[in-house]
Amino acid sequence: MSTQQYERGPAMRDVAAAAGVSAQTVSRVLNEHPNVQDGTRRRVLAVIDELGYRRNNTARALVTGRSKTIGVLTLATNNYARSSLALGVELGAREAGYTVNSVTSSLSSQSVIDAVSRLVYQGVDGIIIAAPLQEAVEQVAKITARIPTVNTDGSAGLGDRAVGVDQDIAAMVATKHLLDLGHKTVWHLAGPIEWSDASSRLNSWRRTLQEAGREVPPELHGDWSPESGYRNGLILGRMPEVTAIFVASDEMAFGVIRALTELGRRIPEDVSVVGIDDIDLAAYSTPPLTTVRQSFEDTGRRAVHRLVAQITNPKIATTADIVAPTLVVRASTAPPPAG
Amino acid sequence: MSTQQYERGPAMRDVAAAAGVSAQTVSRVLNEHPNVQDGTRRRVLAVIDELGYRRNNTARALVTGRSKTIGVLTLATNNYARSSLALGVELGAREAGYTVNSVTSSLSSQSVIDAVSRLVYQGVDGIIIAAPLQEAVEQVAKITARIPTVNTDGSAGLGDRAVGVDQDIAAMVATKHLLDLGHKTVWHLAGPIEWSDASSRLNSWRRTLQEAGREVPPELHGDWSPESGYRNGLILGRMPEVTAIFVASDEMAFGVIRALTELGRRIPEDVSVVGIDDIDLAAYSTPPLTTVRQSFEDTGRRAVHRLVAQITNPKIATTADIVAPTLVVRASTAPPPAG
DNA sequence: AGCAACGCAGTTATGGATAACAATCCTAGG
DNA sequence: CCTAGGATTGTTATCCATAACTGCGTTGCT
Repeated sequence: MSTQQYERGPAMRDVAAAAGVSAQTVSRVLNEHPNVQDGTRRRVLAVIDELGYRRNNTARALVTGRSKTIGVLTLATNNYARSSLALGVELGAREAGYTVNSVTSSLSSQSVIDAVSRLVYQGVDGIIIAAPLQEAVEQVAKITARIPTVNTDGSAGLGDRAVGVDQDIAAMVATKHLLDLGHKTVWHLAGPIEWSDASSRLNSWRRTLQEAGREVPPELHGDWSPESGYRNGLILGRMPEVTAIFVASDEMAFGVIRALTELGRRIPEDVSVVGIDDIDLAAYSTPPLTTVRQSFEDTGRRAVHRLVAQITNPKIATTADIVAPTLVVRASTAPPPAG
Repeated sequence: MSTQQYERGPAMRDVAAAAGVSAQTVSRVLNEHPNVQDGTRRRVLAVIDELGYRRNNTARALVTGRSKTIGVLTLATNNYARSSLALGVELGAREAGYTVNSVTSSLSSQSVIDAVSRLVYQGVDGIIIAAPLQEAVEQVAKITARIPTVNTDGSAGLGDRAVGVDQDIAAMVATKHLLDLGHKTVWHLAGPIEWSDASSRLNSWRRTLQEAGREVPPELHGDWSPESGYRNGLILGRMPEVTAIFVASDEMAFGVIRALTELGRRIPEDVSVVGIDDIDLAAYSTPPLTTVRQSFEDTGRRAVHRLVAQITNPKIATTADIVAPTLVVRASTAPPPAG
C-alpha cells in the first residue's frame, strides 16, 4: 500500500536563477551551442544535476514545431508481422533520436481515419502506416497531406510512399519452388484480401501458375490466424489431389500442418507446405517449415529512415523502397509422391 | 516520385476570428463546457469543419500539465509476451482516451534508466514498465518518483506497483500436472533469471518438487528463444531418465519438442512437455502443447486501468493486482512410459 | 589606429491552448 | 422597479523553451 502526490519539477528559469544566468543560457548549454564559456557551462550543468532538472519536451515541441516523435498505425491484432515491424520501428526511431507513438485501429475505414487523426492531433512529426487503407485511402491522404507519411502495406494510391518487401516475388519464389520440385500445381491459402500484401501474393501465385502453363486451383481464404489455417487445412487435407500448398503466412501454415497431420497426411511425403515470413518458430515446427523470409524488423527500420529523411527535408524526392525476399528451404517441402 | 512542402495548420485564433468569437469560446466548445449558446457552438463547429482545424495537443499539454499519453518500456525483443502486452496496453489506452508512447531498452541498467528518462522527458502522464529492472530499481524509482508507475515484471522493490499473473501458481500448476500424471520428477528449462517472472517460476518449480518430496534435478537455462529451447532440448533428450519437462515459455517449448523429436524421443509417449503462455500457435504444434494460459493482453489492459486511476487521483491507495493463470491440457503430456 | 567580425550573455517575442478573472446581459424574486 | 445571481463571452496571465535580436567587450586585420 502506498499513497503519493505528484507535482511539476523545476523549470529552466529555476535553473537559471540558481546558476545566476539567464534562461537562454541554460537553453544554450542544453542544446550544446558553441558560444558558452566553459565555466558558465559547468556551473549550469552542476545546477541542473543538483536540482534534477529535465527539459520539458512539450514546451520545446510547441516552440520548435517538432516533437521528435513518430506515429505508427497498426491493426489491433497480435501477429508476428505486426510485432516485429513495431520492434524495427522502435529500434530505428531510437537510433534516429525519435520516440514512437503507437495507435491501433480495426479494419474499418472510419477506425483507420480516427487512428490517423489521433496521431496528427498528438503532434507527431511523421506517420508510418502499417495497416490496409482500402476505401480510406483518399481521406487518409487528405489528413496526412501536411505530414510526412510512409506506408508499409503497399495500399494503392500511396505508391511512392511505400516501404516493404516485394510480395510478388515472395509468392513467385514460393510457388516456383514447389513447381520445381515436380508438383503438377500448387494450392493457395490466402490472407485477408483487404491486405494488399495478401492480394499481391494471391495474384502473383496465380500468374506464376499461368505462366508455367499449370492449372490454377480455386484459392482458399484465412485471416492470418493459425486457427484459420487449421480450418482450411482440414479441407485441403481431404482432397487427395492436393500435394503442394502455398500458405500466405507461417502462422497459418502451422495450422495447416496440424490439420494435415491429424488427417494422416504426412509432410512432406504426401503434401508439401510453404509459408511466408520465416517467423522465429518456423525452424522448430514438425517438420521445420520451408518459407520465404522477409524481415519486418528491417522494413520497420527502413520506414523510419525514410520518414526521418522526409521530416528533415520535406522537399526530398521519394521513390518506393521495396526489397526482395529470399527462400528458406527446410523439411516441409519435397517432390510429390510417386504415381 | 513526389516532392512536398509541409506547413502548420490553422490555430485556435484563426477559428475564433473566422467565427467572430474569442479563442476562449472556441476552447469551450472543444472542451464541451456547458455555458456556450447553441448558436455560437454551431457556428464555431462549422468553422472548425470548414478550416479543417485540429487542436494542437502539444500546446494543450503544456498548459494543462497532462499529455494524455502513457509511456511503455519493453525490452527490445520480439516475443509473444512483449507483443501481446503491448497490444493490451494500446487497447486499454484507447478505451481510456490515452495515447501510447513506447520505448525499448536492453537488459543493462543504464539502458533501462535511459529509456525511463526518455519517457519522463517526453512528458508522459504515467509509465508502464514491462522489463526487468534488477540493479536499476533504485534509480528508476527515483526518476519515477514524480510520475505514476506500474510494473508488470514483478521486479522486487516495486511490490505495490505490480500488475500481472501469479508466476508461482503458474509454475506450480505446470509441475503438479506432470507429477499427477505419475512422473517421478520434473525437469525445468528456465528463462533468463534476470527476469523476475523467470526466477519466480524457477523457485516455485523447485518448491513444488520439494513439497512433494521429489528429487530436484539441476535446472537448465534459456533466453526465451525457440533456438535456446532447441539447444537445451538436445541435452535433455540425451538423458533417458528425463520423462517430464516444464519449459518456462511456449516458444522455448517448441524448440525443445523439435530437438526431442529429432533425437527420436516421442512426445508424449517418451517425454511429456509443458509450456507457459498459451501462445496462439500452442494449439497447433505437433503434438499440441499443454501449457499454462496467462493473458498478457489482459495484463496490459489492467496495467493501463491501474495507471489511469493513479493519474486521475494521485492519492489513491494501491495494492498489487495479480491474477491466477489456468492450465490448458493438450496432447504433449501423458503418463510416463511403463518401466 | 580604426573598423569589422566575433564571442558571449541577456532581452523580447513567440508557439497554441487554457485557467482565472472580468464584463456584459438577462431573468426572477422582492 | 430594483437588484442579486446566473448565463454567456471576452481579457489577461500562464505553461516552458527557443528563435531572433540586442548589447558590449575583445580580437584581428589592414
